[in-house]
Amino acid sequence: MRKSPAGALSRADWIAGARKLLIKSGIAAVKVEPLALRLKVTPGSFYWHFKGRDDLHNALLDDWYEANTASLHHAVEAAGPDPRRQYMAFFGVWVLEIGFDPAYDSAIRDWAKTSRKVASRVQAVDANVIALLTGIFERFGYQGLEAAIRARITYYHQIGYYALDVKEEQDRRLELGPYYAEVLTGLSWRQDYSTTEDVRMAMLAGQPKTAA
Amino acid sequence: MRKSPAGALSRADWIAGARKLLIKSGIAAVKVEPLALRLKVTPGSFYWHFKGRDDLHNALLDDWYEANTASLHHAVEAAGPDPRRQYMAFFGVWVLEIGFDPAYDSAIRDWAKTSRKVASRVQAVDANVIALLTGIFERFGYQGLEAAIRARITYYHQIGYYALDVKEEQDRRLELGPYYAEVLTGLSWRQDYSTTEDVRMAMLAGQPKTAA
DNA sequence: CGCGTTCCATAGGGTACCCTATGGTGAAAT
DNA sequence: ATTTCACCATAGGGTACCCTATGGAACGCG
Repeated sequence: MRKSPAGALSRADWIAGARKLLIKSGIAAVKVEPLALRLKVTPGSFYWHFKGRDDLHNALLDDWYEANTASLHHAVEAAGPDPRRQYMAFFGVWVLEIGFDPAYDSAIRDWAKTSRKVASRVQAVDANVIALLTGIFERFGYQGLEAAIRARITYYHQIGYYALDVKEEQDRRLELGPYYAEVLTGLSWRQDYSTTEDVRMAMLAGQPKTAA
Repeated sequence: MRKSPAGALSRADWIAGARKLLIKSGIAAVKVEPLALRLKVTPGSFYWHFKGRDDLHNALLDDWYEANTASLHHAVEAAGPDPRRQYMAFFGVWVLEIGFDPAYDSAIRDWAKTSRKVASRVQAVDANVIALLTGIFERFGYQGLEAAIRARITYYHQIGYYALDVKEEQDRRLELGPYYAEVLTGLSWRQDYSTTEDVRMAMLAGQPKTAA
């Protein structure tokens, strides 16, 4: 295992460049010649790191899976058994964007529309997250279908929010947080979380230590 | 104004073909040579109907705007002043897919991610529909921010539902309708709409006459 | 130093696509 | 019947991209 030459590109560098291209212009724009141009090397170099375009696409999908799916599970685990803390930790990942890139997520979902393989991969992740949410609502006291419905509204709502590419300040989202929470959980939140700082602290409290 | 030769393609035929391609494979796949191949003519023909690829893309956007945005407004208007009827009419368009194609809508939104022009067009439509929903929730008795929040959850949730490309039978959606309605409106629905047929009738009741 | 490994450059064949130019065909108008 | 118009075919130049083949520079190792 020799060391790489200084200033040399790694496979990860190519994937990072591909991710930027994917987010900005969609999977169809993730092409090797434009990508090589961005990285200031020639296309010939690409084929040392990857077998071909498909190989890069697969690597991208793995990268997304690692980067964007673990955050939600970790946050909920770190929040302890209280569903209020779990709920806040969950939304903290989305709102504070800790280890989670909405644009990346959204771009992958667009890609899934034109690729069976990507679609099944994404659907598995979705089912997983909805199950996680359903558990939280069950701990709030909702049973069976009602917990599932609330989980789905919560999840679909957030995916739609990203799909519409809503531009909102983080403070505004923190401010609206308790309003959303009251509708989604059917419980009272606005008294306990009356300032944006209350909300932010509650979201951060549920995050794993690394984010502190 | 001479008549077209029999069996000849019109501009609308090209747009219809482009729509199918867009839905199936995204805007990047709406190319003139593959499209001509599908329509069993040569690319030369395309350039009689359109100035170029951009011209076709603009025509596509206009087509979506006409086809997919009017339905919601019409349904609510036809439902009369009762917010319950309005709500049901609104969901009727989405669930029964009357004059509304979710896949088309979703594909346009994907396109909006890579095009400023399309994005601003879509955002205007979204703001419009959210305003329509906010009015319904205000007539339910919610005021100011709370009506707006409920409208947004309702709308984002549905967009997310389409973005995730959830596969569900229409009967299942009708069955779940009252459950969603209770969370979204904070009111009781399940007693009045206990069967899928109750829901379907309520949704159809709000549709303009042409759908009956 | 000489050698192998790693990464990149150069060169080029093949394909897909955009668009133009020009000519052809059938139906409608005169 | 001839002309005119609407629509399409043919041919081809130009560009972007995919991928292969091969050589070369930098670096670590014996």
